[in-house]
Amino acid sequence: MEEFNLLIKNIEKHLSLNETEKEELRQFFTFKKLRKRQYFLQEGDISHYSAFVINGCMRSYYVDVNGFEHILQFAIEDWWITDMMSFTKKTEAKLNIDALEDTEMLLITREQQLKLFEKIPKLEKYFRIITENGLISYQNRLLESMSLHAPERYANFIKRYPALNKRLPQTQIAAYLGITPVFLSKIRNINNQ
Amino acid sequence: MEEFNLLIKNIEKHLSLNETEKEELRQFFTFKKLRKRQYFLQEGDISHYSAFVINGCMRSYYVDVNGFEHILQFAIEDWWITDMMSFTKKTEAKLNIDALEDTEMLLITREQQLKLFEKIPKLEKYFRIITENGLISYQNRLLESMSLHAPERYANFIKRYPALNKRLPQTQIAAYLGITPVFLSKIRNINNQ
DNA sequence: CGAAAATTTGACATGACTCAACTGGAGTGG
DNA sequence: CCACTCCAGTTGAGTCATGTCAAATTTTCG
Repeated sequence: MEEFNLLIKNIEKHLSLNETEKEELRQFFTFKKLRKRQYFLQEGDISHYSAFVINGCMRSYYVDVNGFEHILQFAIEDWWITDMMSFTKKTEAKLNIDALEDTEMLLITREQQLKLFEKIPKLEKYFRIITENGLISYQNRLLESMSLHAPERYANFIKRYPALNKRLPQTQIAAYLGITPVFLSKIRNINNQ
Repeated sequence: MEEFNLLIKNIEKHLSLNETEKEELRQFFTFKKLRKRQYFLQEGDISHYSAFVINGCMRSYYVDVNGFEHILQFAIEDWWITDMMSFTKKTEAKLNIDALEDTEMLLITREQQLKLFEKIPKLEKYFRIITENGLISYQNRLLESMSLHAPERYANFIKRYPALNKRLPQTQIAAYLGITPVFLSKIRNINNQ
């Protein structure tokens, strides 16, 4: 399975696995495809799965009382995505997750994940590390949202994720940056003059 | 040691420890006191320690190019605090951490933490869980900062942390909410009419 | 008690939003 | 292949949330 190798490579950025472990690991995951626009998780449901994206693009977002969408995360190939709150605590999700492109991914349930930690303890390390990294990146975003104006946040976004910038419609980028699409359009045009 | 019991109790919210493990655990920590206003970490240094607060109050914050402080976290008794980025990756800290009150805490270095995970593997679970919870709370703050106006964010803060609201000067709360102290003062006075 | 810091208050400035009209592709059906 | 619709993006005018600055007042603390 090609798909599976991407996950292995991702794990091996942080620790090494022998062939037996790789084989065991595989049993814990299932494969799934989503069409563009298809939901992976809807607000109010329980997020049973955490997803590792093989190709395509997903997003997690919150819909506020006025119906506006605020994007927490994009996930392209080689990224994890879930509603962490709902996944770890089995509470009703406040987030929606859907596909912005046709997407293939590997899924694991929380129960399987916890079993996996018992069977191959070093994978607890792997998930601890990616959780640490996730925490760090939310900290950075929070700091940026407090200390920078929208044009600077947009500039940082382009620099940090040039691929996403080309791949995503502006509306989605605006919802990630915490501004309106109209305002993002103005920022871009001022930049171009 | 009284101090140590608070940490044990915190850990036992998530898993159970036998007496031997408690005794071993103790060896990994050191005790430290800070006076009010004293730095625990300064921007540019490496955050060698993660701190568990026994009593008192600390804050981690970023100073932007214009010299304004933006608070990422308060930590009162029973909370952990560090610059996660610097602590895990040994990079120069972008954050400052200091004491808002006289504070007592237990410290652990990253090296000791990793050794601890090997010696008592279930503590890796403990730190994974508190990291998961930290990630969730930063996600929530980011969403609130994108979807709510300052008066609503302040109302949520009071509801969520009534103790902090009484204990902290307004300037600090403003720097946490991402607004100016002047504007927070106006919010409070409109609320009181 | 006195100096320094925190908070309040008001006038004004500005970054970002709203709304509405317009433009220009990207599907879709005939 | 054209006509039509439908989004995404653009542009401009007006508005609103929050910031800036400065002066007055209160609180803190040596």
